[in-house]
Order: sequence, then structure tokens, then C-alpha cells
Amino acid sequence: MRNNIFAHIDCNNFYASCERVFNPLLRNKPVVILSNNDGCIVARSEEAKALGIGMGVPYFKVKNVIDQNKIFVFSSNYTLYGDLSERVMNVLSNFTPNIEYYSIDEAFLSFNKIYLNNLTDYGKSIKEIVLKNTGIPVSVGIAKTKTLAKIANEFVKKNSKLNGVFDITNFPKMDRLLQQVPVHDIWGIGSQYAKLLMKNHVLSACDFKNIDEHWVKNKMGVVGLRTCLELREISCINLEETIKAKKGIMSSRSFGRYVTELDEVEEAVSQYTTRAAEKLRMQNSVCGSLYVFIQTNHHKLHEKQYSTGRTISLQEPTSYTPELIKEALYILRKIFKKGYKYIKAGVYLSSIIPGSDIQLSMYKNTEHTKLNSVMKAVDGLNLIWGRDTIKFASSGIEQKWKMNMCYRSNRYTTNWDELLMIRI
DNA sequence: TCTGGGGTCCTAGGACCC
DNA sequence: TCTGGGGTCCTAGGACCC
Repeated sequence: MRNNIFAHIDCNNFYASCERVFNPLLRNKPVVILSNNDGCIVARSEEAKALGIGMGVPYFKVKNVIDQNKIFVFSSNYTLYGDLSERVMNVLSNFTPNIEYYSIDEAFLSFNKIYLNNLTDYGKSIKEIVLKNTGIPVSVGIAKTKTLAKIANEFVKKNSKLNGVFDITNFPKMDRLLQQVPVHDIWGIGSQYAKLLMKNHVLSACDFKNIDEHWVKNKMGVVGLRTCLELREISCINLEETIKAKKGIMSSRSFGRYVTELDEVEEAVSQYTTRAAEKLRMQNSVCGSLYVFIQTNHHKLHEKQYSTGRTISLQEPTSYTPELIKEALYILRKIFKKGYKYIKAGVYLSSIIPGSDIQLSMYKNTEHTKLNSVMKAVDGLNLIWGRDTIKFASSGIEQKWKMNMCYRSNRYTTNWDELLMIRI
């Protein structure tokens, strides 16, 4: 029997909720979390939203409001958020084997309705158990397609009477419900398509649902068409249950300050390559090409701008960090120009294939095995003793270019030195 | 002074081949 | 001087997501 019901689970204000789990003083207080480099606001508690702090706005623009209202500010602490996310997902996976880990704070579950007589009650128990076991509040939207489940969840967030769960699998007035959803709030409709649709007098999810299919296919391709059909309760976006290996791996950061000297950019690029290669090995892959880019600050129009990057194809696919660093620095030295104030650099690994695909065919087989075991040992030590216990000299010691992280909370769950201390 | 960092999929068009 | 049609593969770019 086919699963025909989807639940969308969304952690409420996830990063803010994570901070609250280990810091009860933050309960009922306004909290915001900053992006990497303490640049923008990326998460807000309800209280902070109520004070008018917008999503994605640069920190310096709202710093006054934040200070005046004594809003708590945190740098992002992805180590902590990643760990709590894993805990939430673990709890969710007890409810059904059919689960998609959609993002750090969202999941889709699917199940068969005939085994459940009351979906709303089921949703409530999901919510209660996740909260009890992890301390993270979630909301639940239930529908016949993933797109509609997302929409149901949006209603949950706007309407406290729903108590965190909204089941629209047999909603009697679906059109009236969808009329309340602006077209740009539909999952899969971004700013460009929203503009196009509004120009054509398609203003709500209801309008989009009832639009001519051929027009959609023509203007928005098959992706747009799928979204349209999903609003008609025809499920065409499947649950992605298997975690696929990444096809591209990026590591890039803005610098904490301007960098003008080659040797400092070299340190950064070396560090980012190290990080990307770790991710690559984590999924047991190797990469066949590598892209390096550097950028000046494009927000400063009056400053001299230079933004460039270059790709290199590797002779043999590899995940061996020293080799990748060598290639990355080779590119960097080709593209680097003196006389500019650089603000960001990055490394992107692509042409990714499973490591097992090359090992057999490699004539330098034994050499490969040796290098692999070296990297395995390094990864193992860094896992146990913390990131960068063993690092590469080319990444520098002082790392003056490092991003700002002025307000980071402790990594309560993953670092021995940062466990929660309780005085008794 | 200060503006994030990742990813995915699809499509159009060019290169190349027979 | 004329100069087909169909297929594949690759890449860049555009849309989207969190």
C-alpha cells in the first residue's frame, strides 16, 4: 500500500531554540543569531521578530535597535546546531521509516493514512515527544503533497489556535485556504517566478493551482509544473529518503578584515581546501576538479573591484589534502593580483566520484592506499580531539584573516571543554 | 567599521560526431 | 559556391532551497 500522506516538520526558530536549550535565561527573551562573520541576522526568536528585526538584514544596520531592546546576540554555532538537529531527526525517525532529512531544521515524513485514525493527534504526539526528548519546539503540517504540507505548516506558524499542528488532508475549503497564500510564499516559487506570475495576475496559491498547465510548463519548466500539480493534491515531488553524496563541495568564508597580501590569502585558501577535503572524505569520495575564487568587497562601489576564479582539472581524482592544497595554491598564485583589498575567498571541489571507483584502476595503487590511510588517521584524530588538532602548516598559525565570531555560545554537546556547568 | 555559506536541478546552446 | 539532420555530451547560467 502506497504511503499517501506527508508531514512537514519544522523546528521553530531553530538556531534561537538551540541557544535556549542550554541557556534558560534566554526563555521568553528576544534572541538573534548572526551569520558567519557576524554579518547578517539569520535567525530570530518570536520576541525579536516582534521588535521588528528583519530576516537577513546586516547586523550593523539594526545594532541600535538590538542594544536599545537588550536583544541577546549570538554568532552562529553550527557545531551545536548540527548536533541538536541530529537529535531531532533521530526522534522523528522513530515515527516512520520513511523520512527525508530536508535541511538542518526541517524534515518530511510520509506514512499511510489507513493506520492512523487521527492525523492531528498523531502530529501532536510528534511535537510533544520531540520537545520532551530534545528541548526543541517544532510545528507540523500534514497534507497529501509535500508542497501542501509546507503550506499547512506556514498556517501553523501564523495561527496559534492550531496548537502547532495543521492537517489539511481532507480540508473542505481548500481553495479558500489557498487564496490566503501569496504566490511568493509557495515552496518552489522564488522572487523571479513570483514577479512573472504577479505580472500575469496570478496572485495567490489558489490562482496558481487553477492556472493553465501548458502556460506553466512553457514559462516555468517542469519544476514549475510539478509545483502547480502538487497544489492540486497530485503528488509529484517524492520523498528523498537516501542521503546522496554531494556533487559539489564548497568551502568559502569572508575574512574578518580586508586582506591584501598573497601569503595571507594563501593561508585562507589552504584552510578552506583542508575543510572541503574533509567533507569529501567524509562521504568517501574523490574529486576530479577544483575551483578557487577570490573577491573584493562588492558592496563598496567606490573601491577598486576584482573578482575572479579558475578551475583546474586534476590529473587523477583524489581526496588527499596536500595534493589539493598544492593545486589550489597554484591556481591562487595565477589569479591573485596585488593592489586589491580582498574580503572573501573560496574553494569548490567538483567532478566528484566514489573513492572506490578509482582505487582499483590506479596503477599507483599501493601509494594511494598509503596516502588514504594517512588522511584517515588525521581525520580520526581531529574527530576525537577536535577540529584542527592536526592541521597543515600552509594554513598558518595566527590566521589573522579569520572570520569574526564575537558572540559564540559554547559547543555544549560536542566539546569537552565547553560542557554545561551546573553549580550546586 | 560592519552586508553569510552552503547546496540542488533544469535548460539552452555550443562542440563534436556520423 | 553550395552546405542536412539528428544525436550526445558538456558547460554556463538561471532558477530555486535552507
